[in-house]
Amino acid sequence: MTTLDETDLEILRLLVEDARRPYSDIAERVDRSAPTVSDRIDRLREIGVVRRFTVDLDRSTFTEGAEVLVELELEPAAGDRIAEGLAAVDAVEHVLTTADARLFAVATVRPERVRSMLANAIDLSRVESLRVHLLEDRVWSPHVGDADLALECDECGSTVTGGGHSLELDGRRYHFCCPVCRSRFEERYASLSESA
Amino acid sequence: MTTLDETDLEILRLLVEDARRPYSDIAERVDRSAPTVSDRIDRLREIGVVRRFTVDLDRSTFTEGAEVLVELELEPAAGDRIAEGLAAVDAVEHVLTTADARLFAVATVRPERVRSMLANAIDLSRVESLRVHLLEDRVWSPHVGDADLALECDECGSTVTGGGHSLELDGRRYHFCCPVCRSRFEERYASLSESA
DNA sequence: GATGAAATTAGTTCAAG
DNA sequence: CTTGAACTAATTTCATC
Repeated sequence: MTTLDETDLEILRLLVEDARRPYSDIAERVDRSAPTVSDRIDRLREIGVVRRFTVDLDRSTFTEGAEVLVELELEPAAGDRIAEGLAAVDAVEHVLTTADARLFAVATVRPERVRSMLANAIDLSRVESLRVHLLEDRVWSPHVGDADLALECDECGSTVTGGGHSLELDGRRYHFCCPVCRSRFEERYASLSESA
Repeated sequence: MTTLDETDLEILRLLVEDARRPYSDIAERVDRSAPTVSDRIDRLREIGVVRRFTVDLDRSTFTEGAEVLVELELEPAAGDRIAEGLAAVDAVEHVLTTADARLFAVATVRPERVRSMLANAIDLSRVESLRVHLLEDRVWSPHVGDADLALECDECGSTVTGGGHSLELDGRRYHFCCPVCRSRFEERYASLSESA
């Protein structure tokens, strides 16, 4: 896991919101120059944090058919091939596979065509159960975790307010809601390191 | 539903793939000038086909926690409020609600924090069942339907190759794999209209 | 790493078909 | 609905800190 500084996170947040925002605008908001923003974005692409610049489309405005969520229970061994088969289908936008051998696919398709779409894309004999949910609403709200705002205490889990109590151990920063939690965590960490 | 021409669809495809591609580059590929591409993209934004320009992030490179799919079965009346509550949570990226009163949310969170995250975001008393799936893989493959390439016959469902056999009835165009399917469809349509 | 100034490249406006 | 030419704006390079 890469550790990004607050400037990188803010750049990501601004790009998620509007990837066409001029670098000069981003630069102003993060209090750096435009070339710096350009360099950092290049770096974020190189290390794979930014997969690509893209557009979020509302398919319902130009595609026939309804959005459906297809839920498959698979033979444990079949997962990867089936996921690939589905991802290649034009109507399928998302494919999720779970550790418990299920697969969820979001597709835009006429409901009466779901079966034939599946039959063409994958080997249905390796599917143990199939459910199709009609989607009513779909929200994509990409957030970038804000290290200073929506943080949970690493000791007790409650929300950390203010910027107060943190601790760096072995190159990773931990955050706490109060000094009590911080010292408890510190003690546990010390005895853990000792026994290792 | 808006009808987009083949040029619009190709522009969308190119933008989905790389939204930073210069307009001159897009212009060349769709055989139009850069100002035309600019105008069309503006129009696509205005009519809501393009929701926004954004970046696709690989959160696993910089976020702690695993990706999970939370599946809730809701009291039928509770859907919207609960979806809103979840979408507002920083760790939650997607929220899907289904016609059968289920809700699916994709989140990046430490698995032992899922319960507390849900308890903070929503009223759990309105949730009838809760399942958490650990996600193994997640693929986003945004396609833009190609009207000429990946079309299914409106009579028999098989793939339509070539541009041959189509029919316009009451303002909507239907596509067929062969003239036989076209005339069968035409007959059924005629008798259907008659009885209505 | 970061910067300002210069050079390059991209995007938009506009008059016209 | 489209275009080429002119104009405006954004991005990258580079010398320097």
